[in-house]
Amino acid sequence: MTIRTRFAPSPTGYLHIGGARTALYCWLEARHRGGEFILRIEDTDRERSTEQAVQAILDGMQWLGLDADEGPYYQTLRMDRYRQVAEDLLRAGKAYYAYESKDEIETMRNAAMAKGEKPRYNGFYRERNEPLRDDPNRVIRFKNPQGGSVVFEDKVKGRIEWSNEELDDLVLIRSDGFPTYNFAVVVDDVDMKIGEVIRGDDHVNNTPRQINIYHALGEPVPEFAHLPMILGADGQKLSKRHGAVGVMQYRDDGFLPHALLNYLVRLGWSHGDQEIFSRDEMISLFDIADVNKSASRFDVEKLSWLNQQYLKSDDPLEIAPHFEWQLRAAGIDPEKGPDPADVIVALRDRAKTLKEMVEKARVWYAPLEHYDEAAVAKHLKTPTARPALEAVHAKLAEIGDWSVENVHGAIEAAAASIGEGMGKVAQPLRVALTGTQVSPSIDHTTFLAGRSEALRRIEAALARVG
RNA sequence: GCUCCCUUCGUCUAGCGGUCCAGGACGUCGCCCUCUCAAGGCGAAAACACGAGUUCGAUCCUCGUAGGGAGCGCCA
Repeated sequence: MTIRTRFAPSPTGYLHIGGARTALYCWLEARHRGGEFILRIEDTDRERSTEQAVQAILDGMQWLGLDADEGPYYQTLRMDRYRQVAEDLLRAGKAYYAYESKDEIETMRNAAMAKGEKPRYNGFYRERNEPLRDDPNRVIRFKNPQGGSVVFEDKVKGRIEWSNEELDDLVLIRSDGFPTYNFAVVVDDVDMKIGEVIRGDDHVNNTPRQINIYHALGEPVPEFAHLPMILGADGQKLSKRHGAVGVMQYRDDGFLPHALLNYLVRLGWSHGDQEIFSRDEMISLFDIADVNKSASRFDVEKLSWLNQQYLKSDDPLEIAPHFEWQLRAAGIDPEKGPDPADVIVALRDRAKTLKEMVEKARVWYAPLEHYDEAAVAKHLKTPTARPALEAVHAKLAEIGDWSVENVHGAIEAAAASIGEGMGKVAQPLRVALTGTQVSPSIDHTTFLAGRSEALRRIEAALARVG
């Protein structure tokens, strides 16, 4: 039987970093083992679930390329099924109706707490066999085993043992007829034949009670793998205050989806000393059993480094669409300047994100209006500036085929013609073309400006030469 | 309060009893390269939370302590 994993987010917000990694691991595990990956939306909380959040999650998954083989399934569409299973349990004597109000439960808990005990439901209606009655407080509770313990072998945490003494009779169906989370997951995972449950480790505590439900249902218990948390750079729980937490925010900030994936896969998992993983390598090398047990912090610096690695190694033609998208987002028309692929080649050693790249690319997409004073003073108000610029102007004008190589040759020739080194020509030229002292190599900088614009800017600079 | 989980350089991690006076990567610092800035190359500083055991020998096994986290809902 092929293994089936699932990612089951509740649509109460966008797909955040932690969720994205969980989804990635579920997806990788399925792909690695030749199984299936299922997407399920856990939307039983009608208060907090929204349509937009569902869409945000779907968008995030798509951007990351985590394609599901089935789904999305929606829990709200399966209400009848949950009720049916709960009734089966009732008939089998494995569940019962209880009628306490929320207030009563609350006082029960507080009382236990006061005695230094764990706050739990006392099982008042468990063995009463009272005739069924209508009551707004009526819920269905699970008859949790009273002795012994639940033991399971977590694929990342190892063996975990839980005494049934710690567990109370949890609510299966709420008074409003909706299933509770712990019940719905089990029913879903059983129905969807999930063989391996991979989720955040905030769920370890729920696992023993879920296992008891599997037993009551007479269904095989799946394997479990609980992933450690991802914390913010400050070691605190990830929150909105940490800035970009929605996965799509990383796209907006100029990261490549594959860079994020690569960063995420290494956060809590590793394969020797390897840092860079292609999609296929991830799939073939990933093993859920190699996942770490402890929480890790999210480090944008390393993400940025990885992003640049991909910016440098990917085919510029593949990056181009992402870059153009970013240009437009910044209000720049890609048509009004050099070929994006050429710009990428010139800038990828100098930018960690596409967003940075766009900022640095601005000079070639808009007329040059501003000159940096210090740059002008240092490189234009010099005795060699005029001869240097005049020489370059002449050589550039003579070029037949406007290419980076020919531009490079022209600049070298210009330097030679006035008996100076590259520096004496490159810097004034750089200021003339960009208004600043910093830009990519001078041949690329010139090439990207285009011949007519380059000549025009040199002429403008000549007017400022001291 | 109770239960469960976690603990190697600042960060991500390798390590599965001797190969470790602990390896790699990001970041930091220095040098080289150089038309600027980068990128790249080379190098440096930087960690086994603490305390008991077990063992001929512990980063690795056991138990405590400390610190951190999660859960204890008719939320997921």
